[in-house]
Amino acid sequence: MSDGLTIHEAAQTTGWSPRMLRYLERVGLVDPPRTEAGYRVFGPGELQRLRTLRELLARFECQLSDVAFAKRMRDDAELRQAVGRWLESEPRRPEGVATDDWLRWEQEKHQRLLALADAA
Amino acid sequence: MSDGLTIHEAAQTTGWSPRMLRYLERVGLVDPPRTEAGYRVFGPGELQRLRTLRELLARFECQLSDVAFAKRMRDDAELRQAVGRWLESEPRRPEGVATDDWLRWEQEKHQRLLALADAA
DNA sequence: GCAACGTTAGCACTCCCGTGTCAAGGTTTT
DNA sequence: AAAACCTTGACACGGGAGTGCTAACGTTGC
Repeated sequence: MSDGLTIHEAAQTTGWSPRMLRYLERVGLVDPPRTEAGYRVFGPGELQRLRTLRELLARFECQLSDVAFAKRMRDDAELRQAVGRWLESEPRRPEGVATDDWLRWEQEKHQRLLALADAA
Repeated sequence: MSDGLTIHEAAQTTGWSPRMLRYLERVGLVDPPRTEAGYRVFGPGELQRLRTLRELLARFECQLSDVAFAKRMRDDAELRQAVGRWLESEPRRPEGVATDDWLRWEQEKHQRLLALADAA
């Protein structure tokens, strides 16, 4: 069947179940091409991506919905900006904070925002 | 009681229930200061923030956990980078894509990543 | 000092996510 | 043509998120 694994084979080598591979497609995290007959075909790239995703979730103890949301943010500028603005709207620092600490905080704001982009 | 609203008053003017205001604190999305006796005090900033949060969730149909995750990403560089790398690892473009389209895609990658930072 | 409000802790309910499994039907292989 | 795959769709279940309510106890205002 040309090159690329079938869903059970892909499940085998990635550690996901076939069921989950379909689910991951459903929530938009992967999108394997299909054969004429509609069979999913998992290429090497997709396989690597699937393994990496497992590591990601395990290492940072997060959910599929979290990664899906990160993707939404990457693709939707309006959403990204709205969330970013909200996160930066934290009100009055703790009482004990000295003014120059506050200034440093303000100065680092831009830095923190830029940091959102430092993915490879 | 100095300046700032009590939890029921805050609930009134923000549209959240008192229960949810406590819950929002629990998941780290707000952090109202306390009186000596331990009563939460909601200042104008916190109130605005709470209203904005409702709008955000409604407008983009997302969950508290999504916003919480965005915050985690903002604060944890390692997480942010790992997610970013994964999102950029999408394998083979659709078959029909011409080479110069692919090139444009690659060139826009940096742009897309930078875009993550354009919040206010 | 009592009424009205705050605190935390806990029970309980609904809804959705992640997951398995099975059914009915099409495809590929031998 | 039968065996061994694939597809979608549905029922089902455990666990966690989001939410209300009550209990037990401390604080504030009149």
